[in-house]
Amino acid sequence: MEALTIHEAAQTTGWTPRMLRYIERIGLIEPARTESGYRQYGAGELQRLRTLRELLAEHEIGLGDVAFALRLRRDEALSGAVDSWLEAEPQRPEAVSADEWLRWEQEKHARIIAALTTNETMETAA
Amino acid sequence: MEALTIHEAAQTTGWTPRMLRYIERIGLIEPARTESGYRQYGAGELQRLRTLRELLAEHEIGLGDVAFALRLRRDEALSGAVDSWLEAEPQRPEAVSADEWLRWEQEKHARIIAALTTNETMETAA
DNA sequence: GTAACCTTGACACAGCTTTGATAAGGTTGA
DNA sequence: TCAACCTTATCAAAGCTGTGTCAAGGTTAC
Repeated sequence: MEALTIHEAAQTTGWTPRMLRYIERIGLIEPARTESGYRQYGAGELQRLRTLRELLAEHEIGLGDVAFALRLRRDEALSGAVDSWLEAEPQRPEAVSADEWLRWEQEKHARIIAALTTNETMETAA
Repeated sequence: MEALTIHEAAQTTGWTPRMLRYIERIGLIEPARTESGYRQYGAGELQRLRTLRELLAEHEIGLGDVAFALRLRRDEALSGAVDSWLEAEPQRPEAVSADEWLRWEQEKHARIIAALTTNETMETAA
């Protein structure tokens, strides 16, 4: 059974061997090893390495972000805690109609503009 | 009215005014403003600032991580892309049937040559 | 009317992340 | 055997994060 070595995998995916080791270290792609410890990249891993590049480029995110998303997915307590913190967005009329949301956004903008253009335009906006 | 200024909010939550502005800048907590632009921290925001501290401490994550989780939650395309990347289990050589693997082996050399001579990414006939 | 706040913006700095380079040593295959 | 790989570990540099501090100017409250 053969697979690509780290150098070959790097060449076919556009990463460097250094980065392949880094990607493994942060838990994103962990190739199998030979008995003597050589990394073996199979077809699936090569595909994932390529799509990983696209993912980063298309959404302007970093490897660390993907690693955090992985951690979120694996650590149920963490994702629950983060989710419940994010859930509690204050002051915002959540779960309301779209036009109410829009009105809220407009008022927020008005507040900011009022702040920027030196007052007396709006009164409390409530 | 029971809205605190940034200094007061900092004191009751354990953050510094500087950090409150930073937390706002990365989109985590955006307090209302007075007409003249002063930040107003209400009871809900104070609570969120306190629980934010706990969240970071208990799970050893950073503000940037929470900001990314927020971005994931707001950007449906991003979270879909990240999720589907994470979803794809790496199909190792072991998981590929024998004749598929043989075909893979036969094409291996051509793949490497192609990757070296053109910068195009090859599509794998998955 | 002035002290004590607030605003944004900028400079700065430690520490972490990302990436490369290099070293010392093991494995492979012609 | 020997070239050309591979491994881990370490040093290094560029860039980003988190945080302090200060400046220039507007607002509030006594």
